[in-house]
Amino acid sequence: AGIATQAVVERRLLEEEKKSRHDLGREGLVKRIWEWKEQYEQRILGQLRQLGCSCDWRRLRFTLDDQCARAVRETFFRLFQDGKIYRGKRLVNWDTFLQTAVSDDEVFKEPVKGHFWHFKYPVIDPRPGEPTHVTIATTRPETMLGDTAVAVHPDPAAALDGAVEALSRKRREAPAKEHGVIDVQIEAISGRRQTILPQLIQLRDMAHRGVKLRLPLTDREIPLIADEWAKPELGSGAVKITPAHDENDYAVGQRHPAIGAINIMNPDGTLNDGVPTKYRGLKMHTSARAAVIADMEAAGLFNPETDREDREIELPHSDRSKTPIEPYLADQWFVKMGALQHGQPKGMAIPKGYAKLSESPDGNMLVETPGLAQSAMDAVSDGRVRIVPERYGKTYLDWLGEKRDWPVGRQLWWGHRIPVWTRTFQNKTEREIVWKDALEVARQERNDEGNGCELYHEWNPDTIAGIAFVCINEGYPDLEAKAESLGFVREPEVLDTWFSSALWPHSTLGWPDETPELKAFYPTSTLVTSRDIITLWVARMVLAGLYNMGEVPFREVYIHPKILDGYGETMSKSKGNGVDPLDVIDKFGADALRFGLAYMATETQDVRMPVEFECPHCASVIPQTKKNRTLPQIECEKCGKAFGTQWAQSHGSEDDKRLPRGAVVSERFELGRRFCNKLWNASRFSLMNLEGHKTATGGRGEATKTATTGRGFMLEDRWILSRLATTTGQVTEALEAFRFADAARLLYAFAWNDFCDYYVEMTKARFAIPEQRPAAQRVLAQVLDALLRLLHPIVPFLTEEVWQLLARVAPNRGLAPTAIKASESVCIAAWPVADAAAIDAEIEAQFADFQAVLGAVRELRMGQNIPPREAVEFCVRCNEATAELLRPMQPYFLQMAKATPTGWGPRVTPPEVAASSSISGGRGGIEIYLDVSRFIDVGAETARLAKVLEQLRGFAKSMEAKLGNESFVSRAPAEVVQQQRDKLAETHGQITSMEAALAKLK
RNA sequence: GGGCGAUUAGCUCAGUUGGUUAGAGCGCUACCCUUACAAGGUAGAUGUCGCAGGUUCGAGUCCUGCAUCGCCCACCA
Repeated sequence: AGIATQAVVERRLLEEEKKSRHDLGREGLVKRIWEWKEQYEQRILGQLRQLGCSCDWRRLRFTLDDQCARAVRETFFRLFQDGKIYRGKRLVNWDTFLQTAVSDDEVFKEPVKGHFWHFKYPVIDPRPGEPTHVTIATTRPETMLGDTAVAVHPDPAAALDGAVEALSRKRREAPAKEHGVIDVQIEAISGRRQTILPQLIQLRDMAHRGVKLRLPLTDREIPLIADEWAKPELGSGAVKITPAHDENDYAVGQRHPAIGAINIMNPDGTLNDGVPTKYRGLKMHTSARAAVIADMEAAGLFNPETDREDREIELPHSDRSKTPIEPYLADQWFVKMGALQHGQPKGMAIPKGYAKLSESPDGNMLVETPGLAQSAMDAVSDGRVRIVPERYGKTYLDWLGEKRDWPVGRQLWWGHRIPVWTRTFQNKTEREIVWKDALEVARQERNDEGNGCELYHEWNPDTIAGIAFVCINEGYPDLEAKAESLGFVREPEVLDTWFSSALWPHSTLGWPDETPELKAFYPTSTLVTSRDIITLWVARMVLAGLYNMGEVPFREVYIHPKILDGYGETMSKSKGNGVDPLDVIDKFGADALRFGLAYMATETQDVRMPVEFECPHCASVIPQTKKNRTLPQIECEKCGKAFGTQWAQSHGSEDDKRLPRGAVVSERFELGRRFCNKLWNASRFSLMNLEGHKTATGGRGEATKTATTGRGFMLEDRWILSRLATTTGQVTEALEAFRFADAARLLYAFAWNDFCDYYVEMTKARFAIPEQRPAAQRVLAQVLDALLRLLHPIVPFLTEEVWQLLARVAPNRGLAPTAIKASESVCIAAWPVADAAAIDAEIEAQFADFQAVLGAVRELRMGQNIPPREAVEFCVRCNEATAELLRPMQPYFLQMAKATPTGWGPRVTPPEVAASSSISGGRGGIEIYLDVSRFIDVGAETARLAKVLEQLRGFAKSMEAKLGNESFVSRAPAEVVQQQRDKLAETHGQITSMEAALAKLK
């Protein structure tokens, strides 16, 4: 509902119907915007649904619907009553053609040929030896009529030195060919120490003395002031200050409030009553400029021969009307962010949160209300609202700490119209009439609660000209009618979008009514948002929530990373580098998109995502570059046909828009797609093999005792259950801490590397053995069940589908002794709880030994180039305990490495012709000997062993060096030293056996 | 101008309180269509952890400076 919305609709209106908003009128335009909004709302909601966002769609709200509008008006009214809303002045970008303020976003700068004009301003009563004139330079001569000061630098010598230093620095970094140009600049500035510095120092001293100048063409005297904005290295070193018509001058005015500001422009760009009569009505940069120049020349203060330079000027233009922008001091509504002081009558209780500042002898008090900004700062400082990652708390606090008042009015038609009616008066008599009428409006209020109407007026103490305000709350149409009948006019402006957005957490729940929803859901738990609106939205929600509800709107704020394009730049429509999620969903699926995003959502970093265009004709992909992303059409390198781009949809011609559009895709989502595919296949396998699944009858001990009979739980069962329990705990922890990437990575590793690569693989052998089948089925169903639940928040569609299928073959889940009927849908299934009893470090270590032996066998096979289909034999030398554990794993070696173990234990005899490997683990090392008598490639094995030995020796050497270092041994913690010693001993053992194997080969 | 972040394999990124010779995915190489999955499996190659100092027995990790890139803010939504 922002400024962009109106701008888009206006642009389309102009393009398609050649109409401006004035042709339609306020109501007509707002109606059009509503239509546009309905259309895009459907599109956005469609995107959310396709993404699988699990929202309570019955509670859909829009910040401009009636319920939110009521909350907005109530809030504005309360703030107005509290004196927290006031009218002030603010410098805006004024479009004199459209007669509206435009945002900075809608301003573009264009170089225009212009001039630098040097004017002389006479000094009033200079002392002997002091200059009689000050020369100023300007590109906008007509603004001199609004000058309120002339500034010189407070320390011109230092400023000159600084400028020289900055240039020297630039010279050092610049390529040699630019040195000449920079040298000239340095020389020019250095030269100024002799030429104008003495005079600048003189002027500075005059400024400190309070010397005034006569502003030519007017009867005004303006002060000479010292301010750092005046750059001694530029122009004459003195600069005219026009606070009402220049941004930088406005800032100077803020630093020197005494100089004031004079607005010399009417909204249509003509000069107003603030200038001498003869200039009134002239156009700022045309007729007024010519008149000022002519008169300055006539006054002898400007010589067109010598005082005019040609110069290229970066002139700001309005993006909408393409006419030059005038900085303009406009009336503006503000919300007070700082503390406010009130008088408080004697005897009245001081409201909570107010501070008593003083008390007069008669007992009346001066109290201070806490400022809105401070209240929101406190909520974060004391932890009522926690921002994650923590560092963003600084952004929030720094911004609020400035306590800058919030300008809430916008020169738009689309939004919540400010509920204030005004009427101006010119003198004391009129003021009395107007105020009497205002009171008349207030009297219309039928109840006495005073929550329907609030009055206020302000005037210039000299002229008694001013304005009266009547603020009317929602639900008092009779007051509105009365106000209008008495000549009060409603403010045309609407409120800043963020004003209504700030109320979101409570306005959507029915506030100001005390609805059951409000009671149930406020404060909410977590806000998830982007860091660029921490100040604009998050801070405002907190302060609005505290103000209206007396309670923070949410407990936690999670700031997510941003997806950037391949160049690390923010995506935007104008850059043409955006990605439509629907493109990604089409090609990769919503689950892959979600998993990919979760996987990328790390805490510290934004995500760089290079994208490609997919040719709609031949499906070949073309990398997106800065060049081709803003072309109206792209020619496919492969098939030669042209296709359209997303950018062309808003910037291209009608022909361009009709071209088939190339989808924007990114291989970053391949990971998610592969993962989902893997999961789907693993699920299919499980479902195929769960026929006859029964929940356990084996009793409580089953899960914690390893069976040797083959009927109960085997090592791998206990291992996968242990891994599942560990993973469940870690994933839960990661999600609770908003570490989504960790959660995704943990689940990826568990599902792929543990579940698919090992557990599922091992069940194949067991399903072939009838007595082993039930236990394997139980564990398989159990692990799949838990995995689906763990993955569901990230991969909702696939998990739900599998869940439904799983319910058919295994309606009841769980291990002994309790089996539970599965929930109807995985999205309402309970979150898995990590079964602490299942976590078994011993089992995991033993299983790691199995994996290491299996890996060694596979590696030896590869080293000898043994064809995968060939069966081989091997034996393992290890201690008896390890042998005991590994022996039952025999079938898996056959299945997973096509290798049959022939012996286990400390006394095995290696085969005559062997390829061997020594691995750590199994408490004392494990040696694997692969019988390669039929395949022996002595050269390959020798080379492999030599390489392994080289690595081991290098490793041993570095450890020996470390242990030989006296200070390491004496200063490092004992366990670290011991760890090194143990490792070294083990490495020496490995070296010995590898050396023996190598010797045997020769 | 102010604030924040990043810099690790060809690419995109992990790397928890400092402690074995730094990891993943993609890409690359070799072999394999093994009955869930070739969108797969097994094995392999690939790094002056941006640069320069410092603290420490020990630094990708902590400190300082520099460089490069990016984001936010600068009375804009």
